Amino acid sequence: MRISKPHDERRNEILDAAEMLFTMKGYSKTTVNDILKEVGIAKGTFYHYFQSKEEVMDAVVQRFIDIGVNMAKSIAAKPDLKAPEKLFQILMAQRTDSGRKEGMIEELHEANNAEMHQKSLVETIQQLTPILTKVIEQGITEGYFSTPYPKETIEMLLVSSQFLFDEGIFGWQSDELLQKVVAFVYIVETTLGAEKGSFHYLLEMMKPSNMTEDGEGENHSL
Amino acid sequence: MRISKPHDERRNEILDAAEMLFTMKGYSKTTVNDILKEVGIAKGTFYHYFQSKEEVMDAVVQRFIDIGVNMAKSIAAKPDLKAPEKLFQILMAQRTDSGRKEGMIEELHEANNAEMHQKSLVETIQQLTPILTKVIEQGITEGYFSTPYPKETIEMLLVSSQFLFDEGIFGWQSDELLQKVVAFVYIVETTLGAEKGSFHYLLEMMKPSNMTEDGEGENHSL
DNA sequence: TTTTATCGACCGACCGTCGGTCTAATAAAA
DNA sequence: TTTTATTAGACCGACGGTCGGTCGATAAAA
Repeated sequence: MRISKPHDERRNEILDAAEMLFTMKGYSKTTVNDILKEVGIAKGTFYHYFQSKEEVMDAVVQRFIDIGVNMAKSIAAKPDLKAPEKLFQILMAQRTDSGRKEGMIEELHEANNAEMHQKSLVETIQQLTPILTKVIEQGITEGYFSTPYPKETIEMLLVSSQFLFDEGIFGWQSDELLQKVVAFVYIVETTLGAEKGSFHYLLEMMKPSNMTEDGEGENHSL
Repeated sequence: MRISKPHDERRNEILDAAEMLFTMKGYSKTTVNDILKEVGIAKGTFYHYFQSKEEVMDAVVQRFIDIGVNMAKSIAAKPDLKAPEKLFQILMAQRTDSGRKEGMIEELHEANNAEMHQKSLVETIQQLTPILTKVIEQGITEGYFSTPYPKETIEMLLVSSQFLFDEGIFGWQSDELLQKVVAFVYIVETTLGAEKGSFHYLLEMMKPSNMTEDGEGENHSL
């Protein structure tokens, strides 16, 4: 039986299915037929909405990132917030939007996702960097931070965190990972010229679910 | 006519052709038939030497990296060298081994290389990090450097440099790139706790060929 | 009201190309 | 000669993508 739906609804169905499959099986191991079967449509329908499999990946990544970017924009625009607090809220916002993702990764190691991961990283850098740079510059004016290269520092921190802490790329052990997070916090403070301990909240934030036994955190000393 | 060659020679021919094609067209856009045509062999021959296309990529990456790693090892083992000088020589060694690569990229933008790039990055990190960590620790003992997290700092610097300075991932402009290199040098000095200006040689080293008009460099003040 | 024209969502058989397999033929080693 | 390592290319199933066409809804024309 033929089922007809509004354009955007169908399009989002395809995007939903693709996102799930790409995340679970990896982009290259997901076939177009997999997506068709999941949505319950035919080949022609798929190519009525997208010109290629890769275009679907672009759309998935874009949709995924837009959420965090929009939250970042609105937080950065708040007039009465100090820079460190803005930074904290923006980083937290990025973390939460991947909540839906976590449920997927739990099962399988996400291998063979280099293509999607790179695309996601590049898009994140390009969209988030200008926003965060403004915040850092505000923080410098306010006296919280100190660096001659706010933009480049942010870029480097984003690249490092996204890559070093991605599950599945390197096979870090739990204790290694904890050490890396501690070191990362130190490096953030050093490169931004911030006060020692001012980014302690990152420790709590970046801990994966399997290492949150002692949760003494809570207060992030802005 | 049938041509028979020693095992290693044939194998290296395949690797050479694959490396060139992967670098020029990207891994996924290079077909096995492309490689066959380039080397002048048949399918069966190819699969006699390698079990899969991906195994060829692994071998290409491995061979590519081994050169730099071996040089790094021998440099790091020199007993009478100060840490900063070791670091300088090791980094230079990494740079030169990609000399053969430069001639290739000139023509086309290397897109679609996410898979190979990630594999190369991961391998580089895992093999170079322990060597460089030792060097940094030596430098700390000698009083040149100062950081509580030498290993993690090195990892972060490697990830950042390989990603941010790779041509084709981000489409940086010449002036942007120069600014990034300057910023990177500053960040290296800051995170390693080294004296300002002690990594000035990186500036000369990382300049792509198209921005080397004023070459006053030469002396790297170790 | 009935008819007809138009639109776009939808379908699935079909195509060329891909990575990979298989068996036979040949060259070199024993 | 017999054996083993190497080469060859026809062949296969699966893949991403194309194509000609079907169906249902809407609305203007009869």
